[in-house]
Amino acid sequence: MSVEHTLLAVLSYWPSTGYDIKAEFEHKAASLYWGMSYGSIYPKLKKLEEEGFIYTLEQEAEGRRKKLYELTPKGWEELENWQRMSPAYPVVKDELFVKLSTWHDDMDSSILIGHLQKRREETEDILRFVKEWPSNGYSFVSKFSALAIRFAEMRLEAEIKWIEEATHILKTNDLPEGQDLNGNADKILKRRRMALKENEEK
Amino acid sequence: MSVEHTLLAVLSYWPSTGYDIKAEFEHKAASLYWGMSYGSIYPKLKKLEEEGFIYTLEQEAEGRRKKLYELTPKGWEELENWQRMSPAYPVVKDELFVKLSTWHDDMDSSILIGHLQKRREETEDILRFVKEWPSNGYSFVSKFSALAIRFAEMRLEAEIKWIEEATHILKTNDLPEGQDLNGNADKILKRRRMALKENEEK
DNA sequence: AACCACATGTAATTCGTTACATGATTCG
DNA sequence: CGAATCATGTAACGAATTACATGTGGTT
Repeated sequence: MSVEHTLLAVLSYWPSTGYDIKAEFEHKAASLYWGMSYGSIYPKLKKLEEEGFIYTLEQEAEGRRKKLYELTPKGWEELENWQRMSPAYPVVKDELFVKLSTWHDDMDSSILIGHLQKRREETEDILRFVKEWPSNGYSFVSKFSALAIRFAEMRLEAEIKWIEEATHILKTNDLPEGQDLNGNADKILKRRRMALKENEEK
Repeated sequence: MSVEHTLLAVLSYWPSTGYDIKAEFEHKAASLYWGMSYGSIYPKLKKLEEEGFIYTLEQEAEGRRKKLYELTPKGWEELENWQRMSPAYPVVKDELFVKLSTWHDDMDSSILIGHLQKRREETEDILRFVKEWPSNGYSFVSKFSALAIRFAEMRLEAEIKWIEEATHILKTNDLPEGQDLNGNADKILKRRRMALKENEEK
């Protein structure tokens, strides 16, 4: 029920519309939270309202039609029970590491270096944003959020540092040894060359 | 088509069965790769075979019935084309940060400290494994994988360092300022107290 | 008048997991 | 000989995205 709880968490800051929530996830999202589509948000808000965790704030028909959702007592309690529960260990899905782990000597390492450069730029963008965030003059950053932001900063800095190291290692072709007790690296190259040669002969 | 490519990537190490692949994801998984269930793996392998990316290695009916899959020339090419494509920026979904970001002064911070302690232990377990990995005497670790592992190490170490800092800050109640231009922290506490009081009165 | 940002919603589809069903082989 | 492990597979279900459908209000 984690997506629902995340919605309750966002609403705990202040009453919001589905549209607001989507926007909220749009920019901060990049490094700490995760995205959500309208097709998820609206049905879930409806469901949460039906179950009594949130309700629609009545407003005196000013301007555009919109539904501001606010937490009910039951909603506040549900959020806090969830917060007290031990969080699951996060799963990181990073294509870069799958690509890197299965790279081999018959591939052009400059492409890999390109991937690293791009990742570095993206990471630097986010880092810049994260660094300014707690003093940008408009965002609300609670004491606790500030701790979370500090973590994001450290993680992003570690990533950039690694990218620099890794890039240098690849450029100077000074790769570490690894552990290859069965000559697997060679076997892989042979299997691959064999397969591709076969193919060419046809 | 990222799951399919990950299967091709695993098969590029050596021919494997669906069962092997699942096992492969089971332990290393924790920090660099991601898990996959049989309900995903078998149908995808079947599909990849039908599409000509992999084929079943014939074996002389020794022992147990099993299907060893190997890459076809088309499979090798597809894997490498995918590797050359720029990887998407990873999405991190971490409940801990949602819980932390919406923590507030009316909640017992010792519970939060408990969450951090648990995360620390889990992270240390993985770090221990990751550190031993490239010299554990049995795993195959290519030169490139060794780079990826080095990254995992740095990230995990950064995480542990942050947990230590954050725990200390919470214990000494020495939290940072944050940024609260509209008195939102107070507003949140008021909204919540109001809601919960109402509830009690009923 | 046209366009963009605000705003809500649903239907079809994709994607993946869980749970179940089945059976062989090895080890104590 | 019973349990654990190896091994493959499917059906039902659940979760989330994409694409579509609709409309208002402010700005140029």
